[in-house]
Amino acid sequence: MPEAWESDARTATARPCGAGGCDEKAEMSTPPLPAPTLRRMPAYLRLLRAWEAEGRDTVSCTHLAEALGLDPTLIRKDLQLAGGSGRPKTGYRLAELVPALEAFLGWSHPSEAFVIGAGNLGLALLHYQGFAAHGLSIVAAFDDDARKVGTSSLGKRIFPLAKLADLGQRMGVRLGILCVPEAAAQAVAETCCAAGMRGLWNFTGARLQLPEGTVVEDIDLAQSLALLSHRLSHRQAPHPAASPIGTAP
Amino acid sequence: MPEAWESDARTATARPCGAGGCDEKAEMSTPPLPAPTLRRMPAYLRLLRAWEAEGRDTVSCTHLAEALGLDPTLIRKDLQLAGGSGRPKTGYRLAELVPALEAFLGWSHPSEAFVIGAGNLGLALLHYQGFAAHGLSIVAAFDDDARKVGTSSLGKRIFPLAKLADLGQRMGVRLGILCVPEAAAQAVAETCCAAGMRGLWNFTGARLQLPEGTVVEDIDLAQSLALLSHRLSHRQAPHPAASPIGTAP
DNA sequence: GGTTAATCGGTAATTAATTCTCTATATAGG
DNA sequence: CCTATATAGAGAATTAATTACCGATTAACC
Ligand SMILES: NC(=O)c1ccc[n+]([C@@H]2O[C@H](COP(=O)([O-])OP(=O)(O)OC[C@H]3O[C@@H](n4cnc5c(N)ncnc54)[C@H](O)[C@@H]3O)[C@@H](O)[C@H]2O)c1
Ligand SMILES: NC(=O)c1ccc[n+]([C@@H]2O[C@H](COP(=O)([O-])OP(=O)(O)OC[C@H]3O[C@@H](n4cnc5c(N)ncnc54)[C@H](O)[C@@H]3O)[C@@H](O)[C@H]2O)c1
Repeated sequence: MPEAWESDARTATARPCGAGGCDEKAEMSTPPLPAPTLRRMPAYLRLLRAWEAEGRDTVSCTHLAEALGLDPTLIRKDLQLAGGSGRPKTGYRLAELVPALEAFLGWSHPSEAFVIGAGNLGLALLHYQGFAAHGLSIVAAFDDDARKVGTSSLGKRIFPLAKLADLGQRMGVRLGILCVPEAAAQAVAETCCAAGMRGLWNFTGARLQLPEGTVVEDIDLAQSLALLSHRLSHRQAPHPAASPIGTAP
Repeated sequence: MPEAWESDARTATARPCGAGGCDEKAEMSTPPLPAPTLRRMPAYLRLLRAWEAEGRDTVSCTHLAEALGLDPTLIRKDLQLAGGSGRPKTGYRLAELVPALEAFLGWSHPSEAFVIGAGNLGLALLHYQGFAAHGLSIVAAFDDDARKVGTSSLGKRIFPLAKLADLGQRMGVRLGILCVPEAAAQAVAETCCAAGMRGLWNFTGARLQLPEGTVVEDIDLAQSLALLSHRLSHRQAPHPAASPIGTAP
């Protein structure tokens, strides 16, 4: 019964501060909440939404745990950190838990984002319909290749890179999705920051060095591939525990 | 100086067995080596290759640690697990460390893979030139939409899904890259297994249930997005430690 | 209404992962 | 040839994360 909960990403910021349960008590430096917890959230939310759509109105950690192949206690702790609250015997009310998780993740209303680099990957992301469910709305793409520019494909527009700063500031877009070649990544990232963006989703392999306060999340397929190919060639289990069940993320 | 080393993926298998240092001692159930270690490997390898290309012939953990913003002892342990061996004062010989890491990851000679689902994402992966450096060679794509089939774009062919089993077995392809809609994922995954594939790189959000021994690696953008958007909306640091430097993955 | 069964919420124990400390060694410089 | 030094390597200590445990609470059932 194998399963693990790991992830190909690096997040970086500067100012520790209010966490999930950052309530009134105004405690200095709330403990930065564990990344593994955050990574499990989408799986919970996904399942909860599906069950809510089916008409259920409460759910227990036990049910979630069974469906996801995780430990119930782990889920309970996660939901607590996310601000959820349940009642004995019945569990959590979906009608309050789902919005709580969405708010916790910042998915209550979609963030607008720009894609930078309208190549293979950039266009795939630009055209992907599934981000709406994850609080993301890609509003435009940018590229420095004149041949890519202007092409309005599937209703999304591709602008010249030079317009990034202007449009970014005018539209108040705070999230940039980097899909440029790796060599250009650092420079483009700096442009994004200068344009007022506070978060970068970095699909290039580059390690970015940016001003404090900028949140960077790297998607590194090489990391994932390392696990896959190592285990494929060594025929090895990841953990002596856990199991893949249910649906999720 | 923030940085973290986490990742959006789940790996699953069945038979624990020989790990990296699975040498002669034939110990029952070698400890399955830590996923975090595996995930750091590509970063090491990348940097080592670059330095080797620059003409360096030895490297120390200290150098790597500086370039990557990690702890030197951590790197030392990782390299040990990967089968590397160094010498005091000089460090590791690139000429032996690089091949050792490649062998460890199973990247010594490329694995052939099929992409299933020639949509936005599937085609982006199919056309990506960068996988060669990571021991991966995508040789063809499959789709059940007749309009996608046959199109030989950039020299890669797209076959009807029905040919998957036949071609997979004839070519001995052991790796499948799932880029179909989530609803189709489980069925397609089973087809892949039936076609003799032992590893699946799963880009759909689905949680797959497959026969023991199949290695599954999930790429779940929602997980990564959760970290990004939560931290963006709560302006929070991931750890009170670490820093992004160097180049990597 | 009392009883039972299921669940949350908090605390403690376990386990995994990272960081620290120390020793031995091989190399470079004198 | 000898010394000073940077480094690997092994193990201990720390830290983070997961899992186990225990009481309190609430709904359902008799
Ligand atoms: N395609 C994949 O499957 C895949 C997989 C893993 C990682 N990546 C990474 O994603 C990035 C993009 O990959 P891709 O396959 O889409 O490459 P691509 O070459 O298809 O696209 C890159 C795009 O960026 C544009 N560009 C180049 N320099 C630019 C600049 N300075 N400013 C703005 N735009 C610029 C190019 O015109 C091009 O349209 C790369 O870093 C790659 O390593 C891609
Ligand atoms: N595109 C992205 O940026 C992105 C991002 C995150 C996740 N994903 C996931 O990747 C998967 C593919 O996304 P996409 O944007 O490429 O979708 P898409 O609709 O563009 O492509 C899906 C392709 O799969 C084919 N297909 C459908 N059913 C099939 C079946 N049973 N057998 C074989 N082929 C079949 C379709 O014909 C289509 O060509 C989805 O699960 C999606 O959630 C995509």
